[in-house]
Amino acid sequence: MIEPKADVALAELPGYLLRRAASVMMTEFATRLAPLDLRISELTVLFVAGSDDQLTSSDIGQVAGIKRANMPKLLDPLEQQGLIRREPLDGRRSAIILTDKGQTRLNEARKVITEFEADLLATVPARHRNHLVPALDALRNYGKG
Amino acid sequence: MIEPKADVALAELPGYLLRRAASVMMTEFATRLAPLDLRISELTVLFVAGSDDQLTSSDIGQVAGIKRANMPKLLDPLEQQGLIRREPLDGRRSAIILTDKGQTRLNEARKVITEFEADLLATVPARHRNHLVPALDALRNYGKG
DNA sequence: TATTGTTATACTCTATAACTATA
DNA sequence: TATAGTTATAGAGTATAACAATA
Repeated sequence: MIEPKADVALAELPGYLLRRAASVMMTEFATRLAPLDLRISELTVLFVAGSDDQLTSSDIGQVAGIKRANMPKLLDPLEQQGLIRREPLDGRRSAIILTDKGQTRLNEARKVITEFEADLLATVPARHRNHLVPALDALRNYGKG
Repeated sequence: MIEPKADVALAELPGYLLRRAASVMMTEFATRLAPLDLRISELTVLFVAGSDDQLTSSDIGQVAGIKRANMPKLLDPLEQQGLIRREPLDGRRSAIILTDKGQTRLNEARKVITEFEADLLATVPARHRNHLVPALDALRNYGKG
């Protein structure tokens, strides 16, 4: 086992810790999501699409922080699986609508989310727990202030 | 501008916020690092290597959370740039040692790190600030408990 | 027999540029 | 003329499997 002063130094850098924590979290979450045949980014799209049946691809991307050029690669497999459908709003835009199958899948995913988020929060010592969401929320808007 | 309830819901999920915050942070940090011709993962390697001149490739990977199979792709460009050198310890292992040029580059990077981390922390409201590092530190060890 | 370094490969997420067709 | 959707492409990080050389 290695016990270098370097790790101590790295462990003091919020940016480094943020990166590592996110990496660990995503690996675990992706594993839990795998049985539902959903990747994290696909679930994000499904999640947002499920909140409003009038959202276009660009709308969803804007909400989820996904560039619209990356949306087709997420939407196409979801459509092929029959989880969403594209409903034309005019000759150019389409609403992304969850099918019944998509709703069911999202409901299943919500269970995974709920349990995972609870486990995640439980990992944080109680005295720091309530500070996590507001701190991350501030960081996520870094540079948009 | 879109103001959906979906964003509210997403914004309540610590896992989602963690992912977004890390993504925003890494984009900004990578931008600040670009003038030094270093990627984030390369700097991490340089940072760890600079803390101990007896560390092997595997050691550095272990400390930095990088699989050893991914180390050559990081070390080779650093060696080609003359920032590190491989010094054989035995017929199999090599110590990863910073060259003078590597030390200089790391020192330059440390300035960027210091300023960036300060800016990052300043983004977090004061009442939550001191909770960020311990919370992230706990999350980073998620699943290793 | 186990470990180190390496190669090959693939997947996920993210990014930019440019095209098309429509508004 | 500007916008929505798309295509193509690339980069960065991370993962597994397997191999040769060495411990």
